[in-house]
Amino acid sequence: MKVSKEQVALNRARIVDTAARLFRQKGYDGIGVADLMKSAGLTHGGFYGHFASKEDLLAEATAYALTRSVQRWQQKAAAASPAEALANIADHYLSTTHRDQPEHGCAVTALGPDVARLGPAVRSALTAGAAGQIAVLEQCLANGAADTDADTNTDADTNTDADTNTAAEADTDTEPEAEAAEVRRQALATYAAMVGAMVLARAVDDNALSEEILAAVRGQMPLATGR
Amino acid sequence: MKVSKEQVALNRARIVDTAARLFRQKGYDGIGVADLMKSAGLTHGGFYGHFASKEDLLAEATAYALTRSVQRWQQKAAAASPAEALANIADHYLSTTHRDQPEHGCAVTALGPDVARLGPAVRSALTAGAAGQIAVLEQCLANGAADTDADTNTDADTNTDADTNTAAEADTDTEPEAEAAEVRRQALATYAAMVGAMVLARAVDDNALSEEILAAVRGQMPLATGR
DNA sequence: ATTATCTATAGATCTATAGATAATGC
DNA sequence: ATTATCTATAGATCTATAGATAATGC
Repeated sequence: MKVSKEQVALNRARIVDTAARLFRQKGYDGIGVADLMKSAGLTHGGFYGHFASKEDLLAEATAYALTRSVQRWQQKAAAASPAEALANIADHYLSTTHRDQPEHGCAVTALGPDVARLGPAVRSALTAGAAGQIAVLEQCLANGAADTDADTNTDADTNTDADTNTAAEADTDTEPEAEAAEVRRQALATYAAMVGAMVLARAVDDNALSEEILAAVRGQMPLATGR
Repeated sequence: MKVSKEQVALNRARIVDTAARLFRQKGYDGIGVADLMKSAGLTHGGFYGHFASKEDLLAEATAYALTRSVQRWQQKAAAASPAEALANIADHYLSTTHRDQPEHGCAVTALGPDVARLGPAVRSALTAGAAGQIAVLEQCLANGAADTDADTNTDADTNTDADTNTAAEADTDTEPEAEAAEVRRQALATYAAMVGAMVLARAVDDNALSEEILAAVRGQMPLATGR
């Protein structure tokens, strides 16, 4: 029972979509090829006509999941001021909804340690996705810093002083290169905190601690004005 | 070939030690009971005299590994000033040595997502270990804040102003409860950043980015004086 | 004629258990 | 006599492949 070229493409896409969901939910070793194909509405043996191996599928599923995550981050970044965009990204990422739905969430957080033990294709896919997420954060921070430089503390808020007086600002206004490096550093550190918070929030067997961790990182997002 | 009670205890301890190493290195599903027992110098079938299940062993191995991690952190905290202790902990945790030797490293980082998908015993062990690590960070930060309160900016360093002028200090000196909450928040956020940095540093297929992430979080440790 | 998917299975591996063995410890 | 460890295996599951089937598309 051969199917049309269009149907083949649809079947393949459904396998990737299903895999992206099930790998994030159950881990790479938590779901087998047979069950995965069954979830996609196909039979076990058909799998190897689409992919060379299970690990190849993970690479593609990781790229797929992270591409969509980065797109959502970019949409948030484009739709608001740098400070608001960062807050939106953080509030969504560091939510209990994201924590409790890994199957629709960040693949870095759900599969990071698994990926670290797998081959180049998988790691490359994760790296590209993480770099994309980092780039969005970096762009927000760079735009936020530019705003601050252009019109120092003319924000509508009352107490920007206490909140924006970070190390970033301590050595700016005179050294644009040092500022860019500090923006980059802050983007990386912020991203690490977000990833770590979600890994911890999911692993911990104590809901109060879990939510406390998420809130702690939300409260440390840069560019935030007084709460 | 029965062995003495002492030998039984030694055998059991060696299984736990071996498991703690191999689970962190290969992941929970990456090593089987048979190979694990072989690594410990015993045979497959003997395993179930010591543990009810593979997952039970993971719980014990996780507790064992994290207890030792917390002890090392406590030693560092006791041996130096709060600021130096934090720097020591961060420099060790965020090193390429730790990144490249997960089998001897933090179990939270190596097994977090695996643990999130397993039962209460395993998650409880990880939670206790993470709470212990967080407590050390919190203690360092509390002591560091107390120092700053007692004698404001009398450190031997030159430019403590720019570096210690964080949000923590903005609302202190008058509200000890708010300060304690801020110390707690900062401990959690710092811990999340450390865990996330290591997960990322290991998963990423780009050594420059990997080291950049580790350095970014090292550069964001609180209480740090000018570098 | 080509080929996407199917059924069936090879070959390996996994957790867990059953029963034999042999040394400890009463 | 007790029991820690051993050998052997049950029963399930895993990835990957071989060959049959049947619909597409030249």
